[in-house]
Amino acid sequence: MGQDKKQNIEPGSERTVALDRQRRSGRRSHSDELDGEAIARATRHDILQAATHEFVKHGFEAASINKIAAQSQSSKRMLYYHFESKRGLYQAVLEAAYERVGRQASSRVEERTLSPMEALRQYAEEPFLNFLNNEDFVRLVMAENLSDAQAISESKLIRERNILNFSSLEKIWRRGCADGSMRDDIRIIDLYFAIVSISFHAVSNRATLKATLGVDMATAEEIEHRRKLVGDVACSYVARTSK
Amino acid sequence: MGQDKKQNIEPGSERTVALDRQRRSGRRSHSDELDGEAIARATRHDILQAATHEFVKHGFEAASINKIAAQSQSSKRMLYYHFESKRGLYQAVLEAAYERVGRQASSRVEERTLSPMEALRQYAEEPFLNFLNNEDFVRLVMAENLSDAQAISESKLIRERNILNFSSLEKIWRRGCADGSMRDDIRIIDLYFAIVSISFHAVSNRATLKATLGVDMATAEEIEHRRKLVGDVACSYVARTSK
DNA sequence: GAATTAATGTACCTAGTGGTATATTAAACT
DNA sequence: AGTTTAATATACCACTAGGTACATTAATTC
Repeated sequence: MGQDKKQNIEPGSERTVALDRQRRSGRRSHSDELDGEAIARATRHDILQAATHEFVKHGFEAASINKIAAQSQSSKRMLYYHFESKRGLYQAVLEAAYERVGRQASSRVEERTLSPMEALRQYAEEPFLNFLNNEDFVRLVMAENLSDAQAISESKLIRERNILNFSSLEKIWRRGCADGSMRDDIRIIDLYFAIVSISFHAVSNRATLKATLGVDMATAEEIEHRRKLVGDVACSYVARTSK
Repeated sequence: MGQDKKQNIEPGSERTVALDRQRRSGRRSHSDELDGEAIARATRHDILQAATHEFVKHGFEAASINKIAAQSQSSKRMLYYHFESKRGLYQAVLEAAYERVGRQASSRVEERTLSPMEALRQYAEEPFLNFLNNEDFVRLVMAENLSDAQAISESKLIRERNILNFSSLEKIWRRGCADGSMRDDIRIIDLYFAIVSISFHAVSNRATLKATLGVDMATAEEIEHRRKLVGDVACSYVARTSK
């Protein structure tokens, strides 16, 4: 008998019931309302979901293809059929995560109605909330950094997409300089860097912060507090000093 | 024949020549000047070094015991003899790393001679330089966060040691409040958090920052710039505003 | 209706995994 | 001198890794 464990496909379990319906004995039949493409898409999506879970938890190397296959409604064979290799699957997971957070990050700060300082505060809070709501993404980025961003470097899709829109931050800053509330002797990238660092760190290093300092960043109060902190830091850094 | 590859022990290679001298055909002899304890210590150190390298590169799960043994001057058997298990070895690596960075971080800011603001700037630059000089440590902490700080939570040694000395930061802040240069409506932990976030991020996310934004944080100019940034952010955040 | 093609299941492969059993050497102790 | 003990080498184990060969099913195309 084979070494790979038989997969425990229970019909009607958890996810994608519609998909299961198509799959009587693993093949699709004419009378069903979903066509082949839709099924293939559902299968891909299903595998991607299981893979995301596994890669987020263990990183690329330590993640197990066998476990991903077992946790999906599909099989290892299908995984390779759709994604070619472990690396290919990982790349797809990574790009999907960047897509997701990129879509949410389309910051629509009301630049006109707010004062520059208030607009900056609003801008600064966005990455914070975004990272908080996309912990999977944060963990994938951490894993990428541990492997020197190999996969990201190979992805055109990711390289060409900037998560935060610089131009909007720059506009706010220029307005602030014009009305005298902000310094003009800074680099915007430094401001951006400070905002992102604090926002990212609050999510990425939650575990060690709790283990070493005893601070739990996941409580509602602490989250509110950190959100305010990011804004405070950003605003005080760019504020024109009195003297 | 066994599955484990025969280890290629070349006498007189690279490291610990003194140790190699002891090890003719793998056993120590009476006429040598190092006693058993010293040899054991050297062996432990040698294994720890190879293990650090491997764990930093791959994280706990993906690191290979076989490769660690092969890269050390010792053997897998000795590894288990001295460290009991993969986990035990990892724990030892982690604690050694915390020890190392902790020793360097004994911040001796000249609290008396400097103004509070200047003392704060000097204090803020320390974790930055410390992380920069201990990239291994940073990567181990990242890996720990990815696995929810399992190992750190289990280590008394690490839990009981605070890397940065809070009290010194608090002293500076109190002096600043007293002489009117600093605000008193902040929490020191927020100040600490901002400093550490920016410092850590500059090292931990270097790879993705380069891949996505094209910024190389490793150049001398950029390092100098970031160092100044940490100080600027910390100082402007605590500075009493004029109005 | 025959041939083709996309999609799937089953069994299997080799290499490597963490960990151990057993034997052996030499120093330390009595 | 004989016994014990710390330190080391070799060979091995059961299991899992990523990946593939081959057969099979059903829909599509000619």
